[in-house]
Amino acid sequence: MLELLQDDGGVTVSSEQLARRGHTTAAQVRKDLSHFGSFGKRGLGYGVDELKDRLRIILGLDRVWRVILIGAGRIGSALFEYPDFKKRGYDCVAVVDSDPAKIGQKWGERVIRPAEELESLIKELHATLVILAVPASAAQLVAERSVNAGVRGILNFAPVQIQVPEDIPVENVNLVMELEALSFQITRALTP
Amino acid sequence: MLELLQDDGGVTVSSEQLARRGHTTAAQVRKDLSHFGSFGKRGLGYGVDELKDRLRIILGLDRVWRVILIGAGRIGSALFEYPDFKKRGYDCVAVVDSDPAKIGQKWGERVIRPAEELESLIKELHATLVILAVPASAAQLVAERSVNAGVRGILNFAPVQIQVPEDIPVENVNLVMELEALSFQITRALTP
DNA sequence: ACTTTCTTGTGAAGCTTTTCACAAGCGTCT
DNA sequence: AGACGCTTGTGAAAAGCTTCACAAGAAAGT
Repeated sequence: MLELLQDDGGVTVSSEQLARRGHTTAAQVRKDLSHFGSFGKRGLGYGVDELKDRLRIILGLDRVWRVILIGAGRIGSALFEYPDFKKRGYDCVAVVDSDPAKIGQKWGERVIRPAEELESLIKELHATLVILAVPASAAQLVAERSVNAGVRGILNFAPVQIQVPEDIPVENVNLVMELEALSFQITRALTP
Repeated sequence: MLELLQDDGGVTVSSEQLARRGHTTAAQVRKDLSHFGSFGKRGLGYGVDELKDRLRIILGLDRVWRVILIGAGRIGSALFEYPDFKKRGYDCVAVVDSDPAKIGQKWGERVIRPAEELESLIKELHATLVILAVPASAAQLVAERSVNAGVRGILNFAPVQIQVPEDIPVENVNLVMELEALSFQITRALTP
């Protein structure tokens, strides 16, 4: 949002404006930001540039995060080509897959590596994050191997809850479940 | 989870078991289910088959939902090929795109239709949901057109908050934001 | 038939999040 | 310099969510 405001030449923005764009309330915006400090100017609002820079630091986006993509299927390919990815400071340093037909293929500058090399790649390339784009049946094992090799966070596209030590954050993206959430809300509105 | 339990031959399951698999607590599972009724048997747990069927009805999954995919890019393609999709009762009845080079291409049994036909396709095919897999700049307009043509829910992959009437549910999937959530949690753990 | 062992469903307590409401601060205009 | 219009930051109140803890019910063994 702040980047869009920058492009539009906005210099300051109020909590009210941010709330309207973000589907929330002004008080919520102010309270949330206040947890991390005091970024605004009374009577004026927040400086767009300043707020963006400060949030980047809070979110840990002031460095490049090295990511390994596990699974070179459809979802993996969509992610790999996603342009915002690199732009936002995520560098996909390797792609691995277990399918011999895929190993050795070139994706941009990267060559798909065999799944056995996962641990050594994580260590050698100092990868901090992995993206799990593998079938549900393989997810738990691959997650464990990644954590044991030193990965610090997991973005999981497999439709299972993976079990890892609790100091390793996991974010889940489950496409079918998102659709089911819509189905539920529509159904509920029809039968109150 | 219940389907996995079925495959493993499980007949009943306790709130405690569900909680462990789902990263939550037994009390939470029971309280959540109790909002919709009383499905379990004291001393025994929940019948796997029965609970699954009841949840399917609550979630509105006891019918086929007709979906139109808007945007035939990488993400659209990954979604279209996603096998669980149809299996879970979501039928992709049309694919549209605005790129003349893509229009007319065949994806499985579907032919990519021009974006101008969006409204007529929604009406003729009685689509209830749309999946928005278009660039951020196009998302708002396409969302409005879809809602005006009668769509009841939106799954939005564009990295913007779209504004639609509040009785139309929107679920957002933002891949970069998921990675940023991981970055934040890792950063926060390092600097307490 | 009675006891034991489980596990649900649920008020009540405890905790967290959101909203309210307003003093304090900043810039502008007269 | 003083009054005015805005908007932040924040205690306090309200609302919402999670956990606790236990009565009540169901099966299995004695």
